Amino acid sequence: MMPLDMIRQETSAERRSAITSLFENAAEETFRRGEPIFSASASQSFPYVYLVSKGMVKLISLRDDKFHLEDYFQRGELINYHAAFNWPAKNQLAESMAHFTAVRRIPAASFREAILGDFSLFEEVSRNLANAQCRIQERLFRVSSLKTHHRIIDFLIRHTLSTGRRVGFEHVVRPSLTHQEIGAIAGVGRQTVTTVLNELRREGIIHFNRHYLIVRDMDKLRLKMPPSPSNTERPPLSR
DNA sequence: GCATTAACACAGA
DNA sequence: TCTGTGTTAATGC
Repeated sequence: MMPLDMIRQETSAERRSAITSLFENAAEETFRRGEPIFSASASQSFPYVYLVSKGMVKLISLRDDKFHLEDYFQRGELINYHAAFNWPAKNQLAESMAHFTAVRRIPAASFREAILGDFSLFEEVSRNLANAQCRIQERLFRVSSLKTHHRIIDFLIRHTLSTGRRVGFEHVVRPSLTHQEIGAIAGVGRQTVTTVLNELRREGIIHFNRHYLIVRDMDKLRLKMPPSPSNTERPPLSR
């Protein structure tokens, strides 16, 4: 799995470069948790491509009268890039997952024009998209191969390492996601998330409230995962 | 036995 | 009052 890690490193190193420059003239729009950012089908006539600059965005779809989390995005990631190539819009809704989420957007046609005229930008966008695809594949693999408790812990480790702030020996994730959202990402029920997090809290491995989550002992948290090369020995990707 | 879901209670903003 | 969390019981696989 080394190539994935290499992609990840290169992408994070390039976050300040071509893609960021492309969006820097667009105004930053901010959203609170739960606020809709765009609807892919509604904006089909004049679509935009979005770049997440702060917080988290989820892409959800309605199937069988239930909302499903299709994917979620963090700083430096592109959303709705399909629109630049006239792909038919799915019935998806993008919504802010964090207390303060910020995005910039540019018309899909301008995005297309820019990447077709700049090879280094094209290369960076391709890497960004390859990264998104790897992330979805890995999430799918985890849903099919890990038990529910392990999926929650696996997500917790990845999410903490990618968005947490290290304070001494601890990691602080702030603002914390709701149990509902962790469940949607890990593919488990809300109550199961509550149960697992409470177990970890009783063991002193984590601490949490509505506003933040602290991983007190990352090593102990890692030991909670089954001893498989696919999830513990490999350093996790950023999410 | 494991996991999900509904239902209800409670706390805090 | 609303949202998020804690808990239990019922249900399905």
